[in-house]
Amino acid sequence: MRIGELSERTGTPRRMLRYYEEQGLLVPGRSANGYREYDERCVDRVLQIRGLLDSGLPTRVIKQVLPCLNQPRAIHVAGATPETIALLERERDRMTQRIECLVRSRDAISGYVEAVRRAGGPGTGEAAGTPALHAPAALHAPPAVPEPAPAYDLAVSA
Amino acid sequence: MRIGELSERTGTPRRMLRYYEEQGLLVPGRSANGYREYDERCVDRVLQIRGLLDSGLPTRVIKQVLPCLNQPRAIHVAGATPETIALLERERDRMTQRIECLVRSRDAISGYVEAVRRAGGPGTGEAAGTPALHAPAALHAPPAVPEPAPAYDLAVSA
DNA sequence: TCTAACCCTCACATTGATGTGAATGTCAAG
DNA sequence: CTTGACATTCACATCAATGTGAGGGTTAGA
Repeated sequence: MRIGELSERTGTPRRMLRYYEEQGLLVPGRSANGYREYDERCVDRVLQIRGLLDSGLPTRVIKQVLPCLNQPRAIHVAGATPETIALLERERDRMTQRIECLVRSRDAISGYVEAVRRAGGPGTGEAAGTPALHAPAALHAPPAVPEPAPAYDLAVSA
Repeated sequence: MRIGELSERTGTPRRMLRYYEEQGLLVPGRSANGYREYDERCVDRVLQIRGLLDSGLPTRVIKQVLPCLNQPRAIHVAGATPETIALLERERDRMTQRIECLVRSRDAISGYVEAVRRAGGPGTGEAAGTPALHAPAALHAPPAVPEPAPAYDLAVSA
C-alpha cells in the first residue's frame, strides 16, 4: 500500500510516516515512480511505534527496541552486540519504572474519580467500562476552597 | 528549604523547578528576600512530577492529575467540575493504554535478552552456539553494525 | 570589606516530535 | 490535454522540555 492508505489505517499523518522512515523506524520499499510502498505488517508496526512514542520513548530508543519486539528473535539474536544488550536492559528497567509510576498514578486517579462519583452524585454518570479498582480512603467533603495553596495541593478548579 | 537543596535532593536542575512552578505544578512560598521556600513534601511531589513527565505526560495533564495523587483527596472532591472528571477519565484510559503498551514491549525485550543470553552470550556477534528457537528465515550475521531493518515484522500492538 | 555561594529574573538556544506549505512529479478519469 | 488526487522533497514554524548565560541581588564567612 502507499503512504495515504497507511496513514488512514493507522491514523498517522503522512508527515509522521516519512519522519519515522527518516529516523529509521520504518523502511518501506519504493516503486518505480519513487512512491513509498508499505507492506501489510507496517500497520501494526506503526501502531507500535506510536504507542511507544506516546509512552515517552524517543525514536532513538524505539529504533533499538523494535527489532526485538517482533517475533523471529532468532534472526536478530546473532546481530546483537553487547552494547545493544546493555542498552536494552537499561531501557527495560526504565520501562519498568515508567510502568510502576503510571500504575500508581492511574490507580490514584481511579480512586479519586470513584470518590467524586460517590460523593458529588451521578451528574456525570458514565456507566460501563469502569473496572472499579481498589476503594479509596475515607472522605469528608468541605465546601470548595480554591484559596491558599501552600507549596502543594493546587486546586482542581483552576 | 530553598531551591538548591530541593534540586539536590531530587536530582532536578534548578531551572526545572522554576519551570514546574511556571507551569503551575509546584507553588513554593517566598521568603522576604524573594527566595523560593519549599516544604518537605515537595520532594515527593517533584519526584512524582518527573516520573510522570518521563512517562510521557505533558505538564498540562500532570497539573490536572497531581491533586488527585497522594494526599487527602477529599479536599478536592468538592471542587471537581464534570469537565475535570471527564478529562481525568480520558487520561486514566490513556494511561492504561500506555501501561499495556509498555508492558508488552518490556516483556518482549526481556524475552529477547533472555534468548540472546541463552544463545551465544554477548560475545562479538557470534553464531557459535545456538539457533535456539524456530528460525523460519535465513540467518545473516553482519559483523557488528546495526542493520537497516527491512520494513517487515508484525506485532504485539494494541 | 571582599568573596563565594547562594538566589533572583529574563531571554535566547536547543532538541525531538510535529505542523504546514511551497514547488514539483505521477497518474487515472473526464 | 487538463484537472484533481496523490505522491515526492525541502524547509521553515511550533511546542514542550531543557540548557545556558547574562546581569544583578542577598548572605555568610574570611
